[in-house]
Amino acid sequence: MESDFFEKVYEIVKQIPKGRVTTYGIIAKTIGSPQSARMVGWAMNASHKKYPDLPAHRVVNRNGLLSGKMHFDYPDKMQQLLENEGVIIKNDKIQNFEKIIWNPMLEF
DNA sequence: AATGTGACATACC
DNA sequence: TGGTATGCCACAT
Repeated sequence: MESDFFEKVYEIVKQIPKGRVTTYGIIAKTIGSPQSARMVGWAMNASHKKYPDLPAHRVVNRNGLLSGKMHFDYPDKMQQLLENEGVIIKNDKIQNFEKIIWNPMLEF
């Protein structure tokens, strides 16, 4: 068990439904530290090593922008994965973002 | 041990 | 209306 923080982040990210997305801020908030959105991003950075299957592509910044796409195998990987799930993306930004955004607290 | 960094967010100028 | 500054906390060096 690494830091509980990471564990929680991963747990939430893993449960993001297909075709849905969420934000770093929401995850941070769900964990209990609304101001720690950066930690979520940090967890993502480490995730691709420890949890390759983690759908990090479903996590975007508050603007619905694919801020972390450059951290994938190749920049367009993130967008392709999302589009493959039915998410519309234009200019690296998620369309209908507010409609497909997934709030973990709604499920719990 | 201390300092720096980061796939963010919010507030302020 | 947009850039700058600061907070946040774990991890890397």
